[in-house]
Amino acid sequence: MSAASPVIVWFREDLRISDNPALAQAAESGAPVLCIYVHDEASPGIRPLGAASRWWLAGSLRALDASLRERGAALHVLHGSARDIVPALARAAGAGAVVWNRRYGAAEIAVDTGIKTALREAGIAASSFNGRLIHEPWTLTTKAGGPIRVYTPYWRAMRAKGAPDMPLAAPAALVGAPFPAAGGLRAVPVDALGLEPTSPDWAGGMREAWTRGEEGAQARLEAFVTGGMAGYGEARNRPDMPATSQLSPHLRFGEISVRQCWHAAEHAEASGSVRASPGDLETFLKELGWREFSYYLLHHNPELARRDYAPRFEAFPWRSDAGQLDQWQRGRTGYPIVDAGMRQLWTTGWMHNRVRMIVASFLVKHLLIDWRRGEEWFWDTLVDADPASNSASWQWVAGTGADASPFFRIFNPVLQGAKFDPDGIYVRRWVPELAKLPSSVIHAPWTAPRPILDAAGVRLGSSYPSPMVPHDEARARALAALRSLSAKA
DNA sequence: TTTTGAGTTGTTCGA
DNA sequence: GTCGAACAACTCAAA
Repeated sequence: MSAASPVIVWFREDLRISDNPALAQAAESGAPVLCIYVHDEASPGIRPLGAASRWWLAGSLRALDASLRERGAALHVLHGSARDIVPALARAAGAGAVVWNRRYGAAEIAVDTGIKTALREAGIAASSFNGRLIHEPWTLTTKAGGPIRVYTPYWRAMRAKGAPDMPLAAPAALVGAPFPAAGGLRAVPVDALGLEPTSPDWAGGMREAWTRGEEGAQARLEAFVTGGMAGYGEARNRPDMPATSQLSPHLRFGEISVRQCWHAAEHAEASGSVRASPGDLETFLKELGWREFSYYLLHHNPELARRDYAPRFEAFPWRSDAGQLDQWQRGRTGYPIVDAGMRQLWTTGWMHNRVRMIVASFLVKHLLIDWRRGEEWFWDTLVDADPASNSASWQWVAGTGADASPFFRIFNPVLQGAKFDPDGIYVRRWVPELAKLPSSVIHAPWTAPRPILDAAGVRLGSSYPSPMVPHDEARARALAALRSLSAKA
């Protein structure tokens, strides 16, 4: 390519400038770069983003544009079908090449493959890179050559391949190519995409909780490896403590790479500058491993968000109950730890991992509502809603997934609350109508004597719901449903 | 091919 | 109050 012909860098789920292989390659070439993002709601099979994710995306795009501008380029945002836009833009700009980092869903791969073919037919180079994973799904198999279906062997295979590649530095300077006037294509301001809510503006709690963009992501990682990682192995289960990394939305939008997280954590532990133990480090790395495994499963099971990974569950007697689903979504189940989690989700776009398991188990096992309804709700409300992790984790809890939670693991919301939120701090924060209850009853208000409830201003059934289903009955019903499945099979 | 041990995250019951 | 076993049966990975 001549020095004058620009390289198009197509950003997708890699909204960062450091450790971005596609951007690094473009910058090294010395050519002017035309950085683009295509908000694609038109390509077949691409799942539309949920509302919370749309909110996050807006901030992430603005932040990326700002950091590209600091280096002499800019982010040009387009709206429409990527299949139409990317080749047309490449021609209009006289681009010598288009580069991007790979995606792993079947529909996304189909779009990218079609574009790659169209570009090459037009005589334009197209290259893709791994910017999202430590190991791409096709690089790990069992010894027999098939896909791995259990996490522990996956983790061992992953470790056996060695450490992830070292992260790439951000390009120090870029030469921005002008957006082509010809070709009839139009770049739009981020605001024009209508990604953020206006009336009503329900994003206040999310703005308070998060800093979108690469700088926010780096700050979060730094805070985690220098502080939060000490004790992570135990404390990560405590929703009443700020013990998790909270990197998930940053990872989801690629504001930070998994390689950066991995190496920063290893370096911090090895340097001895933080009190994290090798066990704390290993637990964190294994969480990154679960993310990798989810992408692996998605790649090998494109229908992961829709179909039971274990086909025998297709006969499962799910209940359809819009009213109960609504109670769960609104955090009105009558089980404080469940309601706290659902309200944290609604307000901040995020829920502590331990609590996600509890609320998911409740929906699927206590209410016998199809895990897909829960997956859809999380998809819409989580800022970290990830096409791989969300589906894989719901299936895991439901017992329909790979290496799944065993059928008899039915979380008791009272015991889980008492164990992981022993002082009721988490419940008090998110379910304020129970704030004055003593810790001894805060996870089971219906067991409190009347005077205690009165003193705390709690009236069950009006100020706070009674349990929508008794735990014992729900547990027995779920076990029976699961037994009916194995009897049929 | 067959066999064998293992499989993220729990709860309940009865001794 | 503590502790160990039962809770389905299955499927996977590897020998």
